[in-house]
Parts: sequence; structure tokens; C-alpha cells
Amino acid sequence: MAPGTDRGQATRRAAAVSFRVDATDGAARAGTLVTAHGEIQTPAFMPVGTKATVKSLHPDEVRALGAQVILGNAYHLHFRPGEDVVESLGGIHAFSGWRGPVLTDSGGYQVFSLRDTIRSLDDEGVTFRSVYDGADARFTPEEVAEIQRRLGSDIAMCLDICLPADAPGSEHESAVRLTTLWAERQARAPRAPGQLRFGITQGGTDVELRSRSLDEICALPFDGFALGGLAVGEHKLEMLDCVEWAAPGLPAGLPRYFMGIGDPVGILEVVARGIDMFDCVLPTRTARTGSALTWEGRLNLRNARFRADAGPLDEGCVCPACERFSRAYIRHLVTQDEILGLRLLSLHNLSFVLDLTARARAAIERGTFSAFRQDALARLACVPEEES
RNA sequence: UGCGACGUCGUUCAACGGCAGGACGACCGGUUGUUACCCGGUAGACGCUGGUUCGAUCCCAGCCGUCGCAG
Repeated sequence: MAPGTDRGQATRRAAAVSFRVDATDGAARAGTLVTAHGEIQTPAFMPVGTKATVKSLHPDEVRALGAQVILGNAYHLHFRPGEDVVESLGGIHAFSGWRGPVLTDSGGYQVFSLRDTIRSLDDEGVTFRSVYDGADARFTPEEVAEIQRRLGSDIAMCLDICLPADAPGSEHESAVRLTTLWAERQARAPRAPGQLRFGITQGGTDVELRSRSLDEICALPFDGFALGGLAVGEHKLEMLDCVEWAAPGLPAGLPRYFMGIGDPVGILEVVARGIDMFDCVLPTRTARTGSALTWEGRLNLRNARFRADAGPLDEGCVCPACERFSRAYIRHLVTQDEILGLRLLSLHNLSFVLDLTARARAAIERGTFSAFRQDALARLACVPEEES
């Protein structure tokens, strides 16, 4: 099948009930995804809350910033506190206090990014050592489906194999093969009531492998599809070229999820290529190491030049950090390792990407996305990668 | 005032009669399905004055300073 051809006949049924495209502008789409805990307007940035918390923030704060859905992680929640505990407390929503939609990652990314902990890998599953206590553990598609069923998330991700970009071709081929094998099994596993399930494609930026993965994964009855294994060390242009042809290769009637992108430019570029959902630790992680995402670019608040800067992190921003705190104060908090510094930067950075994404949606609805993107990239002091 | 100990990057510790090293801090990068983690880079010191020696941060003397004990 040629790149760009719509796949996923088998999944059209699910599309009708859970997802609709509200507007398109070029390849960019504005849509609505219906979940058991509310609707998600796309494009949507999903803050990462690995351990059932967006680090340092109260769920109401996250909601107030405009987040519609957050991530949780099956790997981490399986080991701490255990899906049995979460289930007994009423599921991840009741447990965490976040009442909106939750997407849980399968833990595949954790297992395969912590490569040193892998003991053995076979068609059945993967055996590895837990990062918490070194104990042997084993993930299979059935196991991660069960963990996510008991967590009670709204969207469950498949167990996949995510490799670094520089892994040998033979490993990428094997990753594609096993990811499909596991997806076929996970697609048949029990799930929580109303829980959606997303398939994940692999294959890096290799046209042949990615195309094969698209064919195989999109033939399965999932409620949405993801591009996995990107933004893992490959060149940015190469990644965007891949998204450009691979995103339209995902079923048009279902949500398209780019796993792991969250820098402002990256967000604009994948949305422009037809991506509906994306998550990333970047806004919150860089916040905790003292960086702010702004229209001036990324600022390192530890820099001495902010020592007595009375201005807000980003001019015109209305987030809880910018509304009353100076760069000088936040720099002081950050250099002195005060918790409030991490919180304020986390609030600001999430606000920045959530607001950027919301504006992108509004532009798509108005049919002005192309101009919006050009303007935003220019403001971010970036030259658009290409005209299209 | 006497006796003693000690003076090495901003701080805290090393080493050594022949290129003075680390940690933390500072300064600057990085971070893309998350440890407040972590990674990379840069700058930065032998208290002062003499003496011994081919050569002294090191040995000796004096001075200055710090700390302890005594008064």
C-alpha cells in the first residue's frame, strides 16, 4: 500500500461513536474525541502524569490551565502502588482526583528505554527487572491490557517496542514484527467499560518499515492510532518528513496520536501534518530544571541575566506564574531549589503549550491555520521548514 | 599577652621538593510515551615577605589571620 492511503476499514465503526472531525485546514484537523470521562477537543496536548500526578501540580490547576486529558503510566503504577490498590480505590480517576479523561501508556516505552533492565525478549512478551527493586517482571500484551483495565483509564495504549533512532535496522524490523504480534493479541484482551484502545506503529523513519507497520496495525480494530518511535534521536527534518506521509496513512476517521512531542515548534509542525493528540514531558521536565517556554524561545531562568528582571516569564501570558511573579523572583526560587519555582515554571510551560494548541484548533476551525503557523514559527524565531 | 594548631578555587576537602585534583556552589548548554533525576561544557586557589634549594604550595624564619587552651 502506498504511503498516504487511508487504512483501517475494520475500525470505521468505532470512529462513528468516539471521534469526529469537526474541521480541516490543509492536513491539519480539529476534532472531538468522546471518552468515558468527557470529550477531548483536538488537537490536544496531554500533560504527562506518569505516577497519577502531573508532578507538583494539583489536578484542579492542571484543569484550569486548559488540559483536557492527562497521561498515566501502566509500568510505574503497576509497581507503585499496584493496579490492585488503584482499582480498590475506585480507579485512577477517584484515586488521583483528576476527573477528566486519562490515557495510560502501556509501559512499553519504559521497558525499552531502560534497555539495561531487559532480561529477555521473545514473541510472547518481555522479561525485565523492575527499576523499583530489581525484581524480575514480565509484560505481555495481555498483562498490560489487564493492568490498564484495572486502572480504569479512558484510553489504553498497546504494548509496543520503541527503539532509539540509531538502533540497527534488524532491530527495527524485529520491533515492527513484535509490535504487530502483540497488538493483535491486545486487541482481543478484556478492557474496562467504555475504555478506548489505541494501536501504535513503529519502524522509525524507515519508509519500508513504517509503511509495513501502518498496514499491519491499522488493520486491527483500535479506536485510535499512534506514531511511536519518533522524536527518539533522529534528525528533526527526517522526523517531520516521516510524519508528513505517515500521519495521513493512519485512518482518517480516528484520532492520530504522536507519542512524545511537546516543544512549541514540534507541536505546530505535527499538527500541520494531521496529528490530533500528543504528549510530552518536556514542558514539565524542563520546568523542573529551570527553563521556561516563551515566545522569545526557551529561557533558562538560572541565567544571571534574569537576576533582577522585573518582567513576567512571557509578556502577555496570563498563567498563574506570569500574572504576579517576576523572572527575578522565579530565578531566585529556582537557584535556591525552592519548590514553588518548579511549580510556577510547570504551570507556565503547560499553559504555554496548552494555549498554543488551543489557538491552533481555533485557527483550524477558522481556516487560518497556515497563517497562524507561519506567524507563530516566525515569532518563535524559527524559519518554517518548508512551504506547503 | 603566652603556648599550641592551622592558613590550598566562593565553600569544603585532597595531593605533592618538579603539570595543584575532587565535591558542592558559580557561569553556560542539553533534556521530547518524566526521579525535584540526570548529562555535557567553562571559569576559579597555594595568606604576605624573606631564606634554604637547580627548583618551594611543600623545608626554615618573621609578619598577618583563624581557632583552641591559659591568663
